[in-house]
Amino acid sequence: MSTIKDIAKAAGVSITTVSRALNGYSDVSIKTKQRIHDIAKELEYSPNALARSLVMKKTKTIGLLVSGLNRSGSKDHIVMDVLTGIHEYCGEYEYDIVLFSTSTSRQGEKTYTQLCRERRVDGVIVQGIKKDDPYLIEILNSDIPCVLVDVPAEGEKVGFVTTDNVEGAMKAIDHLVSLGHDKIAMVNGHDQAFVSQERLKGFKLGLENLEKTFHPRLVVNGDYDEAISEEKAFQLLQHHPEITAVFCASDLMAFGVMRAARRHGLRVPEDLSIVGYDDIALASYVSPPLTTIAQDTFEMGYAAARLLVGILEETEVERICMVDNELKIRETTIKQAKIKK
Amino acid sequence: MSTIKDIAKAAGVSITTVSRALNGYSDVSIKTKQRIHDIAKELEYSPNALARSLVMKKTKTIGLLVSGLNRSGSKDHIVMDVLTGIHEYCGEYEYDIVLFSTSTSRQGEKTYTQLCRERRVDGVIVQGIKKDDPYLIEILNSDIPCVLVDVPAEGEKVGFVTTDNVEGAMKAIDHLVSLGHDKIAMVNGHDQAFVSQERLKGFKLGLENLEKTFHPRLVVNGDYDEAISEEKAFQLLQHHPEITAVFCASDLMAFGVMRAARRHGLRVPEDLSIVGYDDIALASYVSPPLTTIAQDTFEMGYAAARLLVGILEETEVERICMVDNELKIRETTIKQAKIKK
DNA sequence: TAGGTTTTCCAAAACGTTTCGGATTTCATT
DNA sequence: AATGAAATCCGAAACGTTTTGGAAAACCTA
Repeated sequence: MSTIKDIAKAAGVSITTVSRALNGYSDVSIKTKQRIHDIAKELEYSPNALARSLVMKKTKTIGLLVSGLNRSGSKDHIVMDVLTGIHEYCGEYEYDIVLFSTSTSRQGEKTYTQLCRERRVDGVIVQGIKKDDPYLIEILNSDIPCVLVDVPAEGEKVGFVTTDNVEGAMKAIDHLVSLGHDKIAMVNGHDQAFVSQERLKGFKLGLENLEKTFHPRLVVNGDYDEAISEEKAFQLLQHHPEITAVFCASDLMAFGVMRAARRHGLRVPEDLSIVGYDDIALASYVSPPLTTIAQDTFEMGYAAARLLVGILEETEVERICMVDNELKIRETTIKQAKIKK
Repeated sequence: MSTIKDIAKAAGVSITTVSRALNGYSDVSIKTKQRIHDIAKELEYSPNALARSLVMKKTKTIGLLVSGLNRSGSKDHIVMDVLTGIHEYCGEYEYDIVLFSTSTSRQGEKTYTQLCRERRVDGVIVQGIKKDDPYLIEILNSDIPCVLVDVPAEGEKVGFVTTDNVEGAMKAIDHLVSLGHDKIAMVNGHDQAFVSQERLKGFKLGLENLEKTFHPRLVVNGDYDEAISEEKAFQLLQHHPEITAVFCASDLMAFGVMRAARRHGLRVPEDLSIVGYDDIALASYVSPPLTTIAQDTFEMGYAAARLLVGILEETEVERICMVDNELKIRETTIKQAKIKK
């Protein structure tokens, strides 16, 4: 593999000149610049990013830390979409992405900070981490610039991107109430997720705004798991037959609720309206297709990358980025006609 | 950020000794080795992978080149699963992954080889590339070790991992024929995919083995697209009402066929049996749940990484890796009872 | 032509490691 | 006490860049 030195020798100039020529500095004559470029092409030269990074103390690399990447895999493609968004931005701005994960069984048991520092990533994007993950503290304590997705944290060099989950939940509640629903339950995720809290807040606020009363009894946690949600919803429906609609903090959990309803002999949406959250691909394929709050996950990734690069290059002062969400009305919600029970 | 030099100074030894102590060489006494380790911890030292790679001429990094990562996104999670598998293996063997893509709109218009050479990745895993992609030639011509998924190519430093698509297709046909189906159509992908050819081969072979005749007329290409498949299948069913079953080269296309059947007023599976390929998450959620050939995509990724690392470290001589597939019988296939038409 | 500017170039240091070849010390053996 | 072997250490070069601070050459201007 040819180096800058080879070019220098071939062109009969110094290493410095080659470097400056290749990097487009103005203090080298057009003639030699051209000659150097020609020779570089001839020699199939590609610059060694390692050497460059070593002296520049910048790698043009960002780390992507996604929590819990493992075989069991997710039925949703949220992680993938966010990644795609990040990748898109990075492609445009010449950053590279290196993948980390908290779940790897590295024998070395390296900490997150070590991982990042060894590879000398310029910054990190963190996705899918829970509020109580020990890594999170480490991340925030380290001086590595970072942006979190869906975890609120601000600082000199840290920001986050999220959607307005309060508003999202309120959109769902507005929709249900406008259809005449009154006894609305909620299947939330778990307390370790920021978005859960926000969605619950929106649920509460939405009810209160419309002068409905909020019943804590009608809220259960499904842990973002389909099976658990099914069970929890099954019990909930058993104890509270007055429920006519349920708002779920994720689509997957909504599927669980649909199953539970079916076990109770309830038809969706005639007997029970359901709205999910996320709008994963599955949502529009199941039957009936799921009404849900759609998040632009690609955009979230794109925005996260933009924010991080902004922090790195000190062109951005804002530390929070909100991306839109949208209510997608499909077929699991319908006008509440007859009074139940 | 502290360096090996700082440690040397603090410990009163040479740089060499620190390096060798930290790397566990035997020519440094236990006592100083211990002291050096203590100081390293104290100083929160992390080795600079850039510097190390520069001198060692190895980065312990593999590039992941996935074709067509973009917003439109895939409804399947195959890419993600493969990535997860790769990531799992790399986590175990201390390799890092850097993400490339052929679809990025880099203004620099760097070629694939340049990308890899600049970052000095040790090898590359390529996924989702079509047979006629210009990148493919470049990849194979370059001297960068690489393993392809689902594209056959062998060489000194190149291998591939795939499933037995001929066998997979045959399993599908066996299943359909054993249910009494006779007039079986196929919706294939496109000619630029290796797997399409193989699945077609299996389709043909499966029929011939069971002494059924193969009708080229009953094969159409759906381009791995749901809408296109729907259209093609619609026409096919129109011209050939004798068809009682269709084998699809992907689940997504199978969904298209299901839609087409519905438009013709055909019930699935009573009037038309359908089998897909891939077993994406959607497959078990649609109704009726799709019978399909399942591929262990996680394992494919894992195997790809293992193969590549094997090539890199010269511990592996095999250049092909086959992973299993499996027929998942669900509810879109049923015994062919009455004679149609 | 003398002085000053501008253009074009370069030597050397720096980035943080690994490794080669040898030097020094310690220890056991006779 | 002398010898040889083993254990422990180190200096310096190398990896391929960027950058600093000038030097040399070319060009103007009066």
